[in-house]
Amino acid sequence: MATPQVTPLVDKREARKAINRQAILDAARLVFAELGYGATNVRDIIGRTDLGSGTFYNYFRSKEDIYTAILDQNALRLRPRLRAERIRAKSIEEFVAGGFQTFFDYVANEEMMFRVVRDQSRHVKMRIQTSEVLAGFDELRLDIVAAIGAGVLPPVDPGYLMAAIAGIAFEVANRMIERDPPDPKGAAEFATQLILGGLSKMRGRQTDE
Amino acid sequence: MATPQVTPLVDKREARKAINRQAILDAARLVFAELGYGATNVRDIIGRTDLGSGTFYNYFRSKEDIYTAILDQNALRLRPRLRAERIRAKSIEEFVAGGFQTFFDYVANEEMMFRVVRDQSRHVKMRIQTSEVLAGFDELRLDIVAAIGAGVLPPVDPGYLMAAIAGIAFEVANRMIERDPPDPKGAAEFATQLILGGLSKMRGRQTDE
Amino acid sequence: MATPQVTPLVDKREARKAINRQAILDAARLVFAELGYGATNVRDIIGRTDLGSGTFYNYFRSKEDIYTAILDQNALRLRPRLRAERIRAKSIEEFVAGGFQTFFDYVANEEMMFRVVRDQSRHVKMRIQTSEVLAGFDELRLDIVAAIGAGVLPPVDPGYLMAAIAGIAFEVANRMIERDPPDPKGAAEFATQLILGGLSKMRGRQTDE
Amino acid sequence: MATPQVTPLVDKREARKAINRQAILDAARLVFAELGYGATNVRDIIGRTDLGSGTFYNYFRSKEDIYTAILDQNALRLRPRLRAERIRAKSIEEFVAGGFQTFFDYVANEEMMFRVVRDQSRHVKMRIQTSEVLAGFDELRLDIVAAIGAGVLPPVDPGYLMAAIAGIAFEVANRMIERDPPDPKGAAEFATQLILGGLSKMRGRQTDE
DNA sequence: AATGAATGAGGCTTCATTCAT
DNA sequence: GATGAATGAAGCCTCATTCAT
Repeated sequence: MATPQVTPLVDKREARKAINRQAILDAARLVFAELGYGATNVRDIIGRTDLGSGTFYNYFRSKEDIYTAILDQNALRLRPRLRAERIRAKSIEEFVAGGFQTFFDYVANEEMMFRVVRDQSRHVKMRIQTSEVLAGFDELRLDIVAAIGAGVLPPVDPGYLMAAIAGIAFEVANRMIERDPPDPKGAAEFATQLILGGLSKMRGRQTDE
Repeated sequence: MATPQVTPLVDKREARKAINRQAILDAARLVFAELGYGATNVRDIIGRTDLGSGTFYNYFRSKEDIYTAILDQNALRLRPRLRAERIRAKSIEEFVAGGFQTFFDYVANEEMMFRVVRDQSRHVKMRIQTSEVLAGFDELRLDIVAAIGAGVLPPVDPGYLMAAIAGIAFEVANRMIERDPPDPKGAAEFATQLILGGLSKMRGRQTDE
Repeated sequence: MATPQVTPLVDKREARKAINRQAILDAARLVFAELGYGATNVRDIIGRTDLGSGTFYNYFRSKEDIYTAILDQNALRLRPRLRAERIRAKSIEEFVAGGFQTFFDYVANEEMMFRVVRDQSRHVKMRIQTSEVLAGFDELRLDIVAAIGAGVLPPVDPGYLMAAIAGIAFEVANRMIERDPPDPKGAAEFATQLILGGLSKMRGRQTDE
Repeated sequence: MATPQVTPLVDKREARKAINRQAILDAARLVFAELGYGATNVRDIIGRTDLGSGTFYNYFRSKEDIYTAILDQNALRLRPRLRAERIRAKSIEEFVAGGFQTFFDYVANEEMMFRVVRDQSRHVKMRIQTSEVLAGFDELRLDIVAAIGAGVLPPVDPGYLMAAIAGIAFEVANRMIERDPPDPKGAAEFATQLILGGLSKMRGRQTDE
């Protein structure tokens, strides 16, 4: 009687809260992926849950709130992994290959979240970049700057290189998840060779001058 | 001199119609670029015009209609130019460089339309791809297939190469127009070298084996 | 030179006006019959004409104007005929039979205008009574009063008898035009017998007391 | 006493819902009766209520929805009563008299709903028949067919007889509620005698031949 | 904390009518 | 007189959010 309930009451509540929050998040993920932000309404979301509509606002401040929460979640999970990969890298090859491999693996596993989203118009597709995603972009740029400083990378334009890497990553990932089955290894190899080959040429040019 | 005003009445009306249509399109372009699709309402658009609200619907069937009309317009202008550039190309260098140059020039001139658009949430950015844009993507892919068949390009994965080119184009363009002044020539050179370098490596790999 | 154009110029215009007016009326008849007042818009009407939308207002003041014009037209055509029939009647049998026969014949010929009209809701049907129609009703009532005074009809409630006759007329007509082919003679016989039989009973009752 | 408030919470809510729904229905009844379908707008309805405009759509899907709901309600109330009356009838007199009496009583009590409705044009009146009403018509027709088969009614045209009865009912009811006070008994007697007399004549004719 | 009905601002769109040509 | 684009008032409805229970 005494020992068992040290925290259980609170725990139970906390557990329930966590479960509910996750249930809402999962439902929202699905609906946003299906309909896009504009066409999704919170009743769609809460409807895929066994919760009441009012409950939504116990967990999220607004529709927008949960939207960015979901998007950020990806960036927040990915960024540390990508970061770690780049820091671990001992050569330019590892720097590039490691990042792409991590990214494509993640996308292949969570492909639902990356499928290009259909807007309410049903004719328009879009790709979304939250501030977290953008922060991840800048993180990459800074690492590029550092790598250039360390001589690991040739002195290319860091902003453009970052953009190129990100563009390739997202766009090739898009193609990848449309294939059956998705082939993250193949995609990573392709992207890596492209970037490495490109950089080697640039290095050449630099050295020539 | 003699048979002057055969159709002036009609012409005047037609002219007025064309002017009004363009005025609405221009206004919409501005507002969509500022606010994004979700946050824009028809009154915002028509408000930047000296027309009445109902007039909007004499020219466009719906808010969505004008939206995709605007987006498609870019693709419809760009696609033929890119196509021509690629067809004219006599070497792999021209194939790649010509396309990028055309694209970055266009974006630099019409940068308003390419500025990443803030969604109604004001925190989320997105890039939109209408069916026209997607058709342009596929056109590129087919040209790549043809170029591979002709031996101009090494036997890489055409879908991935198309994706990589498109990804680089859009993402680097995004960086480019944030610079002051935008430097389409620099961006094109960067993108071209990257792709050409990458392809040369791949060709190497292919020939080696 | 002199004689030929006595009135032709004016006549031509007048003729054209009459033709246009009739064309609009005919188109409106069709559309109102198909869609009902609420769901019909003047572009639907003018669209079935080779005239421009603005021209509509050269002939009718408003949508409502043409609507009642059409409805009244029936009453205005029918009322004199019914009136004449009743005046000519030399017996109660002729009084009743003549009216019904005239009415059902008219409806059979102009059935389009009497088909019960579907409202915009597409689920609701309605029957319309303009002031002209209502005036026709009252005319009948007054004739009944007169007939009672003259001893041709038994002293029944004139308002109710009028209502009964009108109700039978419209409702049976409705059934009639749904049959293929419509049988105005049969309908008239049925209605006549019903009313005559009923009146004879009432006469009996009246005489008994 | 012991297990009192098992579901009070739910009950209270349900009660409130029922009250609100009825309030909206009542308001709508009034406004539709006054203005007709076309001229009525949802704000007119909700305005006669202490509810918010959006609340309307928690109870009815659309303006049309509530409209037919109201109309059907009459038919749904009346039809079983009329049906029962006819089934209970042991003679042709009861068959006819019972139905009319029930109908005119109902109309006298709910006269508001039967007042011929003024259309948005303010000059046009109409009478509405939803599918429920029409179903009631057909029910009557089938009972007539059965009664003919059982020899209770002479072999007249069932469709026309039904139409005649319905026409008389609605049209005489219309006159009735314009009188002060309405006299359902008198109206029922009039209609009954008319139909019975008419049928007796028809029976005669039929038997004669 | 959970519920779900209530809210009302605001959006998109229609359409009868006007008016310049 | 004919035209048809322009007009803008007004309608229906959606939906994120609040709140009483």
